[in-house]
Amino acid sequence: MSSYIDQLNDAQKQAVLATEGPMMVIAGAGSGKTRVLTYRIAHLMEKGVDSFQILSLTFTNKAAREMKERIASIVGESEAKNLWMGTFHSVFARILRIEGDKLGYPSNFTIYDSEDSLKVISSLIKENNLDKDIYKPKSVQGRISSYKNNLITPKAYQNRPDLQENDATARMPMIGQLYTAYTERCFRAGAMDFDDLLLKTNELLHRFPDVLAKYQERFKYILVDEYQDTNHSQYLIVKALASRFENVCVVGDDAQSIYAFRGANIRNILNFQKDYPDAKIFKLEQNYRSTQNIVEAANSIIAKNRDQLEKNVWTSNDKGEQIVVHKAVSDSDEGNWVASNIFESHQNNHEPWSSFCILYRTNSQSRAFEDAFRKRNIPYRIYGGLSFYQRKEIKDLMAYFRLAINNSDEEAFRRVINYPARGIGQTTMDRLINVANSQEKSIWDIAENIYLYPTGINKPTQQRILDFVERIKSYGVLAQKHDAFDVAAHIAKTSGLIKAMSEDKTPEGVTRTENIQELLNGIKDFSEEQKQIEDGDATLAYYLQDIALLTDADKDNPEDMNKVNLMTIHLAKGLEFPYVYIVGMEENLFPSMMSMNTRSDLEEERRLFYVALTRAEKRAYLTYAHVRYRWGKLIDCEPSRFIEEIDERFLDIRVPEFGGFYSPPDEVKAAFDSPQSRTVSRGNDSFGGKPRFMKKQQEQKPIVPPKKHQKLKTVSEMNDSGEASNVPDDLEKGTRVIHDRFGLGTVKEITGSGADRKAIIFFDNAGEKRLLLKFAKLQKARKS
DNA sequence: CAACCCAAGCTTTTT
DNA sequence: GCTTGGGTTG
Repeated sequence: MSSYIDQLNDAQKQAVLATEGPMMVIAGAGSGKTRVLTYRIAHLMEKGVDSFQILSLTFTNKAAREMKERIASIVGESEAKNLWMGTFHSVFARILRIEGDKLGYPSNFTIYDSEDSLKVISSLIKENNLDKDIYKPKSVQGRISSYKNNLITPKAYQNRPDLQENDATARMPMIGQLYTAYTERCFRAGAMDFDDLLLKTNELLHRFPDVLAKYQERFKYILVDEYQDTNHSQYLIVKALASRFENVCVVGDDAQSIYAFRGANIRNILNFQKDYPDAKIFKLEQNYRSTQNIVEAANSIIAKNRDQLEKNVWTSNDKGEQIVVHKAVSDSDEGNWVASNIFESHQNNHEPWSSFCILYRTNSQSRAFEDAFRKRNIPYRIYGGLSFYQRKEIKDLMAYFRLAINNSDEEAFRRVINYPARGIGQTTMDRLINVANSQEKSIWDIAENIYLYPTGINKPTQQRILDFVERIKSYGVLAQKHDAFDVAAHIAKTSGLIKAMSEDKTPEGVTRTENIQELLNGIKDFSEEQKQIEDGDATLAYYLQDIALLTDADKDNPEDMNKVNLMTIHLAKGLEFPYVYIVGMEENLFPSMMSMNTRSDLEEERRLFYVALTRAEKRAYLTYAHVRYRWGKLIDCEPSRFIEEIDERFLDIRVPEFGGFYSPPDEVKAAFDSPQSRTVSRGNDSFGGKPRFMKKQQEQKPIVPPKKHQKLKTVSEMNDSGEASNVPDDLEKGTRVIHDRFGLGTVKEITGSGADRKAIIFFDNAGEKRLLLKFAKLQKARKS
């Protein structure tokens, strides 16, 4: 029965079997950490631990989902679905929705993203007549965030002369006031920022012992992945929850700590033994992922760091090829070299595109590679960057949704009060804000009762504000009764947003309209999906919750299967690829210019390089450019110090003798090139010599929202949603069926009749689901 | 109050 | 080089 145990090596086995008490697993790169976590949870459940009592905190929601699927395949879907699994932020957001009223928050509180919070801060700086060149909104935001992550509330700040002095030295003595005002403003708006999700959880557990007891009792077993990247706030949450039973298992690798910049505290790993003196410590040192060359090269890099736990990562894999180091002439030449190299590898070794990954330090570097891939028709996928949900038009429509669900949401209010234009301008807004501040009420409260307050706003404008309020209220009412898609489509139409947009006939405008339609398609999918799930929730409120904490790494699109992957190194954490290209290996880029001042910053960059290199299974390539465009200017570059730090015997250095121009092999040239394609210059060798705006149009094709894979529909088409799906009516136990999301499955049972007819289906890949046949678009599978 | 134009900042990484 | 926000003008 426990055959999975036999698939583990000794160290892994011990870590899985030691179920009770505190323990820490130090897991070297590629050492089967996820496997240990998965089996450990499965093992707990087989031993009889109730799945409701296991809390597993991961770094991305995708990691959680994948782990859940693997566990389901061992212990069964119905048990696995009770596990509490997700990121710190999503798990505790869920708890705060339940318990937040104790802290004065509504259960439909908004989650402000960084852009929202930055806007609040900017406007506070302005309202307080502070100089925005001294009080740079970004750095104020950074300071506030770091205070929150260290549990320093505005009140606590007042008792910290050291911090106050610090801020004063930075010529920002008003930080304390700004912090206080920011906190109040968010609270008034019924909003939490990312840091609040952790801070308020701490407050909740601290102030309400009964709540703490409840969740301690509930989460008898706690597992934390990527422990090296937790911050102080997260550390305290874990500590509080675990203090009752002390069944806490943390897994991490100090060598892969790369989030100190956002408050991650490597001491959490180093101090674990102090908190739990009898903690068991396990080390996973055998690497199953990479060749000897790669493992040893990576070891030689990380050895340069001073602060680290002792460990010896080794592998019994083949020696493998040396790491290729390539010097390119320019950034676009770098793109071309990598693209050609990948193309050859794909042709000659029949490697799928998805075996390749390009890793860079900054998102802005992706451009040269996109150009090169497009020129060769190589399919690629970019992770991160400006995500779909961060686009302006998407955020505008979403602001209407947010405001309908949570009227107090000030950022949403400000975003849409005059978009599309309805004659409510800056002056009016300033007056509203003034009154809101002096009355200590939300802008919404003022707007709703505009006649009661001496705002100085003229009558016609007051009426326009009231019209707006009524409109939003009617959306709110609608959202109570109808599913997310119906409400969303209604809002999109009646708010005038679509109309305003479709008047814009520029290519950008058309793209924006398409993006809006993509969003609506996504919401349609969400609604349908929720209706198919037995205890689903298809409301707009739930939709907003569902996507607020999605990250780019969480998105999974079936269309993206066979594509070359491009991402920042940070996003690559936890992933692996047969072929990895680490590009832009230049001083001031990697290591970043900002990180060369202190030893600890530089060591973090080095760990980042370690993470990048250890993503590679078979081969790794390092490239750098002689010159590169940055800020629109041509910059001379020097190779990164990290290249020198690798022992030379692991490297295959290929630097063209004259720093010459890269020339692709003849067959590659013959296959694609138009005569002029060897120019190094940027931009003007765009594909096919089409005019520039064409290129632009191409680049801005709508980004597809997560999980979705439908053709574009027009808004009107989407409205007749009631199409009856032609459900085959001869379904019976044993019938093989296809579902467009879950894939192939076998019918286990049919219940109910008419509109209530349901099927329990066991899907080969997705496990057991209960589906309402009315909605599930099932097809009978052909006999194979 | 809206439309247009220009300057500044951006490019370190993200929940 | 691109986007955003602020300022000026009509």
